[in-house]
Amino acid sequence: MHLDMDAFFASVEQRDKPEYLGKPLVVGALPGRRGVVATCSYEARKYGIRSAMPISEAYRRCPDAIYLRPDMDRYVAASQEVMLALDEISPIVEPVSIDEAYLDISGLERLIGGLEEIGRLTKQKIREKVGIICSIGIGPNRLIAKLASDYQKPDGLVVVRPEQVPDFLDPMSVSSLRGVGKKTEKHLWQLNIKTVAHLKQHSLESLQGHFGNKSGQHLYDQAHGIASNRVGSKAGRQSISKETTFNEDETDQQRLRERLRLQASEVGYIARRKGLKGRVVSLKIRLDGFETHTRQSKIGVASNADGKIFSTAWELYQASGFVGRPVRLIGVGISEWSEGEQMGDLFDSTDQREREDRLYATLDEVSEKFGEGRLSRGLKK
DNA sequence: TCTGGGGTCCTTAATCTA
DNA sequence: TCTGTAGATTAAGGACCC
Repeated sequence: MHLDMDAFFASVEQRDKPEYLGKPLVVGALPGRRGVVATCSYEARKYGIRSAMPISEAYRRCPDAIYLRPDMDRYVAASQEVMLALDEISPIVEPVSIDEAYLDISGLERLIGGLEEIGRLTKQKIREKVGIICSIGIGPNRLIAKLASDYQKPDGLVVVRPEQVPDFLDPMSVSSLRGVGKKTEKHLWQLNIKTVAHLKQHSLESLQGHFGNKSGQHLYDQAHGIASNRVGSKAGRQSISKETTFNEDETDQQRLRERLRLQASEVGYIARRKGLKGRVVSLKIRLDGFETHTRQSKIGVASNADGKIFSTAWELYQASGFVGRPVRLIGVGISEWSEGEQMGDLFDSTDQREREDRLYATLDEVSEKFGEGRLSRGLKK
């Protein structure tokens, strides 16, 4: 079973502020600044507003909508409530993102009833315990369940039995498949492949020739309804990063340096809290015209120290060949954990981390009151 | 016309190494 | 010692997802 919350961030906002109910609501950047729509209520979708749309265009389409910045703390709390409710349905729950999860419900039919009944019960539980609606898909594997949950949104419940898979899949547009975005869709259309039925007519070798070994195999498998049916916990995260888009392109070296230093300390802080040390530091830079580059460097000893992350990132920038050009976005990340650190999430706060948490809470307050510039000056002292 | 932030995974090319 | 090559590692970019 795949479960997907409908317009999740917007639903949480509408649940918590009943005056927002029934109104177009957009969560994301605020109009007048650079940014995009994270998600929006179904009322806002009537105006053609969609996720990932520039906020300027959303505003043009509906200036009267309610525009809100995301409040991730509240969404994370709601997400945890959802996952707890799911634990009562099946012992095997795999959260895949803040608003999505897979459940292994094999064998539950005898306990609860038919597949539709399991779906109905799950939706009811989430509506009662969390107060928001979701869409559910049930199928013989992850691919079919995921496509089924998407099939009838919002508040949908779609069950696809094994013998129904070809009829369900064949008429679907290729763009509904996993891993098919704008570029791949265009490439497929040029080959006259618009639906899964078309895709099925092509051999594995031909698809691999056009799209590479992995993607070709993936396309071929999906066209034939082949996918994993395993539900379980996923590997931990592979990288930690922070990036910022400036509201106006930045040319001041001092301000770039300060921003990078702040980001490095945020990355370092998260890494220390998770008990992770990375061997690779990456710099991301986006220049005027949306020209994006990355630079990375392997450091001698794995680290999560703010200073090491910052100095490596700054060296990468200095050596990048982009110094002097206006910067739209800058960011820094670490990856490639040192051996035995992947399980870092298991360690909880030691005394030292608690002290760091309190220190950071204080620093957050200071920066809230006095602004980041004065915070960085204070840190230097 | 305008394009956030946080991620994952794949491909390709250059370089190193056995 | 020289040469060619296969395979591993590193770096950069790109497509995609939520």
